[in-house]
Amino acid sequence: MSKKKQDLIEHAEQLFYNHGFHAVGLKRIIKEANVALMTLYNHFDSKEALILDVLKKRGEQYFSLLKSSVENSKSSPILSLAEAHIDFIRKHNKNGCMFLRAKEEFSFDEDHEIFQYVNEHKRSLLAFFEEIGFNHSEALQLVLLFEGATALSETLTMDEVEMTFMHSIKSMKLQMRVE
Amino acid sequence: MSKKKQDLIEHAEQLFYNHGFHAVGLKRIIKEANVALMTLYNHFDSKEALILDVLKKRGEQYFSLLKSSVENSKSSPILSLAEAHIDFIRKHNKNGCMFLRAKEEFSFDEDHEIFQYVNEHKRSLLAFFEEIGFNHSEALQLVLLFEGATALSETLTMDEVEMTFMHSIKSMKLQMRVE
DNA sequence: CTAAAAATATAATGACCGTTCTATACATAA
DNA sequence: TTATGTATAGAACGGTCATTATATTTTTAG
Repeated sequence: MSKKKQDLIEHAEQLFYNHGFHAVGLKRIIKEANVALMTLYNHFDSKEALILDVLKKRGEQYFSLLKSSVENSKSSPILSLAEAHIDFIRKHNKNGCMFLRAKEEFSFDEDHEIFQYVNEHKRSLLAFFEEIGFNHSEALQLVLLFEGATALSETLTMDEVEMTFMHSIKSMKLQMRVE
Repeated sequence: MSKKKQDLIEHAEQLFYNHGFHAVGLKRIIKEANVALMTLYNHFDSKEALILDVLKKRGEQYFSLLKSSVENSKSSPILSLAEAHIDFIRKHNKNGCMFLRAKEEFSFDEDHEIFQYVNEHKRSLLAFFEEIGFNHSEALQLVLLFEGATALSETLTMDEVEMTFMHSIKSMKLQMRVE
């Protein structure tokens, strides 16, 4: 991937996440990324295509974080997953779930690529929890706690979030053991 | 309150919630509310003042729903609260927490009235749980579950959300009994 | 060195944005 | 009826938006 293209995606991700998709103009993105406008249009068909690429890159990063955390897990996988999720929130500054926010801002059209990608991303998270051994009910509970922690981080300190999240995770009654 | 003003607030609430604050223009709001543009500016100083009034009205409705649910509670207050929250989500179409969304779209300025109101609203929810008898840790857990349910409703069916949410609520170990 | 590819700056396009101005119509109450 | 406040339509304002066009420069590869 071109360095310019990567710069665009990374700066766009920060701007979109911090201010919203409709609120950030292309001019601001190319300015912060030090790239000409025509270079952006050379790499992306449209603003929405850029948004989609930003989300896909972020989605891949999130899942690779979860996967590596469970692979390198020394103690229980569920605690490693929870810590990985908290780490992800800590790294990105308390502005909620970017995927849900994208879905919300583009919910006028349910056939929209962005709308569909977010649904797919969320379905993948649920499926991932089931793949590594949790039953359906447990996976749903986990997703609820993960989403809750992300939302909570928008109004509370990360220490409060981590404490509450971990406490909730530990108090889950798990029917099956992983591995 | 003037009927026109009320129409504006109600239609603005729906449009903002369904499409986002930056995505919805004043023209669209006055069209759906059947109101002239100058009438809007007669009742609200600016678009952001309208947004603030929309949030305040919604916030009051939410809290009055929670309060009446716990007052008229026949069984346990926590289950009544949970059901009231689910009812609120059901009534508003699966687009997440409007307060968090407002904070996200106006997070460029932490001194912004909208930003501050949302913080206040969320602090009030936590305080409310403590006022009716839950300790701090329990109140935090409740908020996490409430936020989780709201977020979950954006990608799952309400039946799945209700089942998972209620299951999580019931499995909470409560240190103290209310009343 | 040269040819192809990528990135640049600038400007035009047409549409929409929030806000303000002007001037007219309608309502209610004294 | 007259006066006052409210609602109306329509246009203008300056600005930003995403996108496209044109033309020039820089970088890369053979």
